[in-house]
Parts: sequence; structure tokens; C-alpha cells
Amino acid sequence: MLGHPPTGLDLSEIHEVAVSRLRVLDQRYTANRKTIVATLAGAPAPMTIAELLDGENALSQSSTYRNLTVLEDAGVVHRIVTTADHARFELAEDVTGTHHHHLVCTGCGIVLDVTLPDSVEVQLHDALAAAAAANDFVGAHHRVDLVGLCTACSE
Amino acid sequence: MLGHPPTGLDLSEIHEVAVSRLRVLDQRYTANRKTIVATLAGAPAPMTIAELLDGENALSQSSTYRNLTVLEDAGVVHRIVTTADHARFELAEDVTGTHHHHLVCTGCGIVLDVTLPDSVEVQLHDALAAAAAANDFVGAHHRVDLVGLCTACSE
DNA sequence: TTTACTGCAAAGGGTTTGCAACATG
DNA sequence: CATGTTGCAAACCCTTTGCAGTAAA
Repeated sequence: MLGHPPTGLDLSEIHEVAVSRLRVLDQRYTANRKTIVATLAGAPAPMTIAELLDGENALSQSSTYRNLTVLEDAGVVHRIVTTADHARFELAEDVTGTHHHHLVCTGCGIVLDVTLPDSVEVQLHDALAAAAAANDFVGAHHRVDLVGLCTACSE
Repeated sequence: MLGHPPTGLDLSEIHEVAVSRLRVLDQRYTANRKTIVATLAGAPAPMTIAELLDGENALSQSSTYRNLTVLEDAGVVHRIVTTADHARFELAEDVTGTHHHHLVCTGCGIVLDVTLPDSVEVQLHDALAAAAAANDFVGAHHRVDLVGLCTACSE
């Protein structure tokens, strides 16, 4: 089972998507990249580089960065920049087949995934589409974060 | 006239707020800090450090960073971290008396302010409050970004 | 005259890159 | 064997900090 809420695709399907998207860029779906994708798919929340490097299958730091960049360019993973410190990574929404938002803890920096009611998503989407059009922005998608303190940090 | 949409307070009122908030932290509202606040108040969009340093009244880089940190701690300015590169700064919402969101260009990194209809804000607020409560997050506020390409970068 | 602020220069720390060796198709 | 990938180490760049001098209350 995947860690991200409402799960759309299973792991083998995700790997297939990754393969085809990397192929477009003439890049290979190596064992290391597959491991990164599987790790992200199984994670309960977006992960930092440090967390990825702490795992069992620790590949080098530079390769981790490079692979994540490649996977990001291919649209397989998504980079989350919340605070000034470490970036976090998760599978792209159209890879997992889900749409969600983030709860960001200003204390420890952890990021949790949450979903919102469809009715809210629709209203929000329409309002933001209008705002984007009014400012001549194209290809816009929305990003909603809730910023606060998690249970551990609020004590 | 101020650069940020729906203008709540004028510049002299903003300075007063800044003075009182800094006083709480036993810090002074120096000419340099006043200049930074005035610059941000007059800017059409959140500014980077580089942009602040390019201005006429260029104070040193370290002082700019330090003053922005102080002003942020005092709740006068707000740091926006959208991409991995430069941070951007704007006056805090409760200083300008406005509530708005951001249009972020993935091409050049520029950030524009936009407002949403109250009805959407209310629905969104309620939905996010529920999500925060469900995950034991406290003191949460929402942050909505539209990510896309601006006119110049989409050509 | 005590405390905060400034500026210069150096250090910090996450991220990126040069390069030679390796692996894959 | 041609091209993409890896890992080490060094470089990068934004940001922070040490320190000595200056200004404000």
C-alpha cells in the first residue's frame, strides 16, 4: 500500500509511468531511480534528501540530487519548497493519480498530505483560473498549504 | 499609493505599526528599516534581496538580511519562499490590512499578488480548518499559490 | 554609557558540477 | 562501443555570523 492518501495507481503502474516519461527524455529507469520512486511511493509524507540518504539503499548524495532532478524534469516527482532549509520530494500528482495539499509545520518542517472536499476544490479552481487569466498567467495550477505547528512542536 | 492590492493602511500608518511592533522586541525603527518598509510598501510585487540591494538607498547586504530578519520576527514583513533560489519579501498581511495570495511564475520567479472572492476564502478557510484539526495542527493559516508562466515567460 | 545597529569579510550549509570510472543498450 | 549514470571532491551561491566601529536612547 502506498503512503499517500487516496491512492490512485499501484507501485508497478507508477514504475511504468516513470519508464515512459524518462524515455521521452532519453533517460534510463535505473535501479537507483526505481528505488527512489518506490521509496517516495511508500513514504507517509514528502521526504527530504537527508531522509532519502539515510535509507538502506543509500546512493551518493550527488546521484540522489541528480536523479531527483531528472525525475522532476520528467514529471515523475515533485519538489516542494516550503521553508528556506531542505527541499522535500514526493511523487507528482498525475503519477499517483491523486490531488492533495500540504500541512506544513513551521517547527520541524514536516509536511503532511491532506485532501479537501471536491466542492471546495472546484470553487477554488474556478476562482484561481479567473485570477490567472486576469494576469495573463498560463499553465497555472494551484498549490494550497496550511502552515502551523504539528502536535509534537506545539507542546 | 501602495503597490499591494486592496490597500488597507497608508504609509504613515504602516510606519506606526512597525514602530510599535519593533518596540516590543526592544528594537529600533532606524532609517534603514524605515526605508526597507517604505520600499516594500511601494513595490508592485514581493521583492528579492537583490532587488532591495539594487535600489538607491543601498545598505550593505548583511544589514539588509539582518533588518529583514528583525522585521520578520516583529511581524512587519513576511518572507516568501517559492522556489529554491532567492527568497522574496513583502509587508505582512496584518500590517497592510489585506489578505491576498500569490501568482508565481516558474520561468522568472516573479510573484504577483492576487485576491480571491470572499465566498471562496470562507469555504477554503473552513475546509482547511477542518483538515488542520483532524491532524492536530494548531495556529494554522493558509497559503494559496498559483504556479504557472507569466506573460513574458510564456512567449 | 549602555545597548543596538552597521559594514566588512569570512564562514556556513544545502545544492550543483567537473571529471574519471562504470554500466547499460 | 556509444551514451547515459555514478561517486568523489570541489565549486557555487544564498544566507548567516564574528567582530570592531558607530549611532541612538
